Amino acid sequence: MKSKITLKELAKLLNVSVSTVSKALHDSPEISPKTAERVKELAKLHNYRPNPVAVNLKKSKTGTIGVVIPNISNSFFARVLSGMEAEAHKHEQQIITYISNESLEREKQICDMLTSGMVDGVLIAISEETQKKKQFDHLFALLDYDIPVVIYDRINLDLPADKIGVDDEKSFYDTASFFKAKGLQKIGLASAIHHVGIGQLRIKGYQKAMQGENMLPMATSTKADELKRKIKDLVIDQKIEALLCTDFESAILATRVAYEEGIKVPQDLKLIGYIGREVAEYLTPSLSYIEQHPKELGVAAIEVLNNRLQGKYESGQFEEKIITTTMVHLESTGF
Amino acid sequence: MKSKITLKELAKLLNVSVSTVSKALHDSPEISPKTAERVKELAKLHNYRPNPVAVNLKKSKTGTIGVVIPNISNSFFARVLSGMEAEAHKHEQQIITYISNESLEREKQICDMLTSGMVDGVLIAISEETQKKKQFDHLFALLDYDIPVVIYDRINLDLPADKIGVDDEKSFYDTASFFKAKGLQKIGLASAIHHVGIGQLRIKGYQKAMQGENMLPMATSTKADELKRKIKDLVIDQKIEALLCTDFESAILATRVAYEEGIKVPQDLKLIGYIGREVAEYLTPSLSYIEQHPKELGVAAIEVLNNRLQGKYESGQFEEKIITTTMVHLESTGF
DNA sequence: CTGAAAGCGCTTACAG
DNA sequence: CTGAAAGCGCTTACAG
Repeated sequence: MKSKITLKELAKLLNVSVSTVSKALHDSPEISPKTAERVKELAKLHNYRPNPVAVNLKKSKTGTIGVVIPNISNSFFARVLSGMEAEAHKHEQQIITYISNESLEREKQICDMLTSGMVDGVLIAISEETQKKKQFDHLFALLDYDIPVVIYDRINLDLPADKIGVDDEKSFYDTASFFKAKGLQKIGLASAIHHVGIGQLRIKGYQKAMQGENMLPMATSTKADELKRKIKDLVIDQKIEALLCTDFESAILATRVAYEEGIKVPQDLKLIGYIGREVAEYLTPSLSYIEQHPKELGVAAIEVLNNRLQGKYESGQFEEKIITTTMVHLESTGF
Repeated sequence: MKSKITLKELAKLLNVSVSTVSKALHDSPEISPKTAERVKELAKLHNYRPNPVAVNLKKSKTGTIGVVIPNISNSFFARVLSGMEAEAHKHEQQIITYISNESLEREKQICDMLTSGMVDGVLIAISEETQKKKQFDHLFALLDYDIPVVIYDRINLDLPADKIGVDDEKSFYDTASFFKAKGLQKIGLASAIHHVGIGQLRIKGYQKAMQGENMLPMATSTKADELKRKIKDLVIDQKIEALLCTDFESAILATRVAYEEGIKVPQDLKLIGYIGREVAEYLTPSLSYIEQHPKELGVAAIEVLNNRLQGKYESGQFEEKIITTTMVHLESTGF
């Protein structure tokens, strides 16, 4: 066991002062080449690593970013995190992960802890419960303490923070329009997340594209069995030709209904959904999906935060970036 | 903006010394009730939070745990992380997440960075590349610096560290035995991870259960198209009655083959695989699976690390915990 | 070119 | 019961 060596110990071994050692290791021009070399050599020999905690205290920053994730089992968020981690790594920043489990209470705890200055900045996707109850005091607390906050993914909220999201509304507007242009008449929508912001935006996009039609064929419910029944209704009774699914659950249920009812996909029913590639490709039939580029979203979120930390944005003015989605057609649409 | 108040400022406002304030806030018996109250009142008023960086420097610890994850898109690891986060939160510890992307190079960088003392301990699932190349110097470096390491999930490696994993071998032994007891004759196995440790263990369990049979029907490949062809061979030509899949990819490919070839599941072919519940339940037909209890694994990993940090284990002696898996029967086995 | 000193924000053994 | 002092491991403006 090597047991970390400190600057002080290094200085003693070299018979110079701590300041000299520190400067030498930072390539300060104040130090003579000769001593600089001596210092570096010994430092390397002992594998000296500056204590990051001490450096952080001195520089009054933490080198650390807090990321609040509502649900890590959702592969979208897992991939967002992966993008964040990769980008943070480039800047030698550490990611501290907090999982809110879509709970307001937990989110409050996390933000409260974060006000102590554990991190330089916070990236957060607001939990469903928080959105529903519209309680944002814990976020304002962060802002009060001058900790920059970047809101990612769930951005249709009126909060004074930088935001980076996905073009939820436009994506479904485009998808529905695309189906119409292909000559499809009865285009339906299924959703298990109609009660949360991103769900509402996707539905809105669909509705705009279908403008003029009344009584749009929509199946919405947060309960699996109810949603399934409603989807069956659309598919069997209303004989829709295409179904847009706002989320993983509704997409999978739709696939399931088609399978159970012997409906041919894509011949008789075209399906597309918001669902991750890893699963979409493997389903039978493989499911066409909206690619949201979660990794890019994660990268962009870190970039925005770092720009903010470096004072590249005016304070009081907030950034809002939108990542453009892509339609990916696999077997379930057959295009 | 409140701008964090410090002990010093608090002391000045109260006309007492910094030491008195600090002690008062820690309920030291040295302080008179009167001043203790005054101090606490003002601290509350100003919402004083001790600077965690300073506290950590003083206590020479970080309150932080490094978690190295090979692939966060794998929902197994996402759920492991979720368990770790929950347990760490109970102990007011922070989780710093690092993603190795199954790369040795990246894993080395991470471990190197970690030797600087960024974290109190490390939880790691060794990357595939590292396992293949059997290079573990970066892990020994961590140990050299006296940073405790707990290896999770991928534990069949000869390293002097605490380990916590899943009973991979036994799970498939039990599953194959179960099928045999049900009177099934031709039981096959498919794997896309036959080259890594956990894959090998699962295969071994299967082989042990099938002892006595020669020429076991096995399909293995890391390439999707090749694996699919081999699975088709087992299903169509060799007419196997049941297939054990060691991983997500092989399980999904098997489902796909059955679908494309018109094989009835579970009537003509029973399928079971290592796959997460969220996906298994939604597949058509829903896929029976081995539940690995990833959350529990995450919780246990943190517990072991904390016991180690608290000196509850003898040094030089290592813990090894195994989480027991469970068979979950859904439509694809029909039991 | 080198070093002593102050300071980042705390905690705690020690003196009074 | 209170406070001065030392120290955690660094960085950096300043004096020499």
